[in-house]
Amino acid sequence: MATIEDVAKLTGLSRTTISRVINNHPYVSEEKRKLVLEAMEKLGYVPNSSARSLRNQKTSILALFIPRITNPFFSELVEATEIAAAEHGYQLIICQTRYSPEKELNYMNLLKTKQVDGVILASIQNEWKQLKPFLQYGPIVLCNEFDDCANVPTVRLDQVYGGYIATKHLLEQGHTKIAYCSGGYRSNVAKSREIGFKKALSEYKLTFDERYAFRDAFHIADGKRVFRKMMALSDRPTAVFTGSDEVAAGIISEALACGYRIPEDLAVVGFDNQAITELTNPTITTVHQPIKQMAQKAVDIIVEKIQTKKYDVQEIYEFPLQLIVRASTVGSRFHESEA
Amino acid sequence: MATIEDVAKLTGLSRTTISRVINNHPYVSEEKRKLVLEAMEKLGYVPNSSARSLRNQKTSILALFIPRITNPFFSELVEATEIAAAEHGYQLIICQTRYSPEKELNYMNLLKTKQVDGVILASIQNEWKQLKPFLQYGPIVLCNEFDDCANVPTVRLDQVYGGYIATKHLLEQGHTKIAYCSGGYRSNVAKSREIGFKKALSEYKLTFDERYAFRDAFHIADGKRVFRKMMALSDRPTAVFTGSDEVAAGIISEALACGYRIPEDLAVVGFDNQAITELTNPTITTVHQPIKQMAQKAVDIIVEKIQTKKYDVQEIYEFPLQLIVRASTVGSRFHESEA
DNA sequence: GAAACAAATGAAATCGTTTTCATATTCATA
DNA sequence: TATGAATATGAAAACGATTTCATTTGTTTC
Repeated sequence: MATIEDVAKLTGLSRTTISRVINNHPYVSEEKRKLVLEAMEKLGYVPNSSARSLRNQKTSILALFIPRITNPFFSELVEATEIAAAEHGYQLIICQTRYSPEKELNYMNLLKTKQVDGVILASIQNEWKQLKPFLQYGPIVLCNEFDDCANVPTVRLDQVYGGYIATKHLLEQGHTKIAYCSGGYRSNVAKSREIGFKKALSEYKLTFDERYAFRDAFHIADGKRVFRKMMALSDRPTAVFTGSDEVAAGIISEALACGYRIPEDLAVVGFDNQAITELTNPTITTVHQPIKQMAQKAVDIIVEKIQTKKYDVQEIYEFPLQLIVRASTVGSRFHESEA
Repeated sequence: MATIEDVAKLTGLSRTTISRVINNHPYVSEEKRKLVLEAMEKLGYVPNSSARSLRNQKTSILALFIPRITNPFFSELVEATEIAAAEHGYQLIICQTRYSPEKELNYMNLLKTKQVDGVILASIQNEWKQLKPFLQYGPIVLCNEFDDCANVPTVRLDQVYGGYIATKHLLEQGHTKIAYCSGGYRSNVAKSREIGFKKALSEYKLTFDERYAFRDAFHIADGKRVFRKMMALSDRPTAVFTGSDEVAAGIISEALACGYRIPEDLAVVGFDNQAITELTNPTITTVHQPIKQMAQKAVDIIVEKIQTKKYDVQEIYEFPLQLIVRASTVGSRFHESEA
């Protein structure tokens, strides 16, 4: 394993000059530069990153916190974040909190021990006051998830609007009994969607019916379960808003299996615009989230914060959501996504 | 940012003793140990990982190479690998090669620069002779993907058998014109499945028809495209083997949209046993892959190799695959997964 | 009571870089 | 032809830990 010292010896130069060549500093003669590059090539020399990290006080690694990566929303977020990070010369460490506050706090030590230069939180499992102390060790940027108390940059989507347009769409189809279905008790994303949901209802002079609320639906199986629960109600809803396409797909799957028609017996709207929305029959009306842009922005911001070293600024960057109308809400007549 | 020196000063002890406390060395009196722990607490001291990495020549980070994480097979693999790595005290860096040999080689430098202690390759984009030189810098373990030339530990699934049982199942249903559909030209996984496919055919005295082969199918859209191509053939196949549930779902979706019946007009078998296989109508017959076990084993192996420092040993660990029979191949009669 | 050994501690070297500071040379300018 | 600036180079300190080696003290053992 060749070190900078070996290159220095081979060329008869000092470590300093070798370092200058590596870092493209000026004030190295063309002659010596060539000599050094040849020696590096010959020795197969490459700078040791731990040594650079120690000396430069920077690892070029970012940590991305997510609950679990098998949720397609988060895998898309990871994909986009990794690509954006690579563009800036950063590696990405994945931290799956699995919805555990302890795991989250534990992973936070990556910042304290300087193993990463910054943390992107796409999921929050602790109170902000638990996380805030880590801000003294490096930047934290919220991405997708958010917290009003958090005095850090936040890149997010307009979830209130998302809940609103999806619900309004159902109301426009004439529905008055609309169930609400979401996942993540702790999540402000879910809370915001609920606000948008209620806002749409109230514009139509309807009140929120707590019997129609299911706040523990994450997966396909949850969707199936929720469907059965809804059908067990005395006064059944005719439409349902869900916080994820998987749950929507689960509801549709179970409904069809039970002999119900979608959307005639139950209109279903999903969230995320995942691939399955075009696979099911009927296809699923959903809300598209600009994940790539959000991830790109989050990385841009955190890279900037790492440079400027100002971590405790509350800046909010919000991206819009878009309703995609498909067959699960509008029957067999011709339909198309909104512009 | 407190350093070990600060703790030493505060306690009036030497750095050596502080280090001993951190690393649970014997030969520290209980009295001093307490003193040190208190001081560490008071200063909020935590060891700097770059310094430790440099001194210990080990980063406690693993790199996992995958083509892209949004493929559910790979997100499941990442999930399992991250969890297994965490159990061993390792962090996981995600490297998405996006099927590019250049990106792959570039990420390989993580090993050379000592930014990671080892590399798990779940995808291979280069010839082994391109990758082999990196073995002098640290362990490489193949996981899922494999290469007969590679003199490294390999954890894989019996893909020949996978292709075989899926195809045999179609043959047992009476099909004789079976199309073959896969992704990844370079992949030995795909090649193995093709061998299994052919083996099953030959047992039924059938020959492989190259007109029925589609080797560029990765996604849902590819499935749709492949379906149209198949239907454009003069002598249409009555069944199709696919290398991924997404492709199978795409084929089914397009088939239904064109008015065909599944499995009556076309029997479809997928691969991976992803969630969508139970969402589509009909549900999809597929091959289950024990991803968790494979990931766990790969991590166990690489951790061991890091310790023993013997990297160039060709050991093969193979896990079995399992056929899951669903509605896309056996019509409406009652069916169940094989035991 | 001396020799041998175990327990507890610290000084200094080490890991492999980058940076500061000093020095030497060349070159243009007044 | 001094003078100051620009260019080119190196010695040594620094980053923050761990480890080797030495030293001191206390405890057995013959």
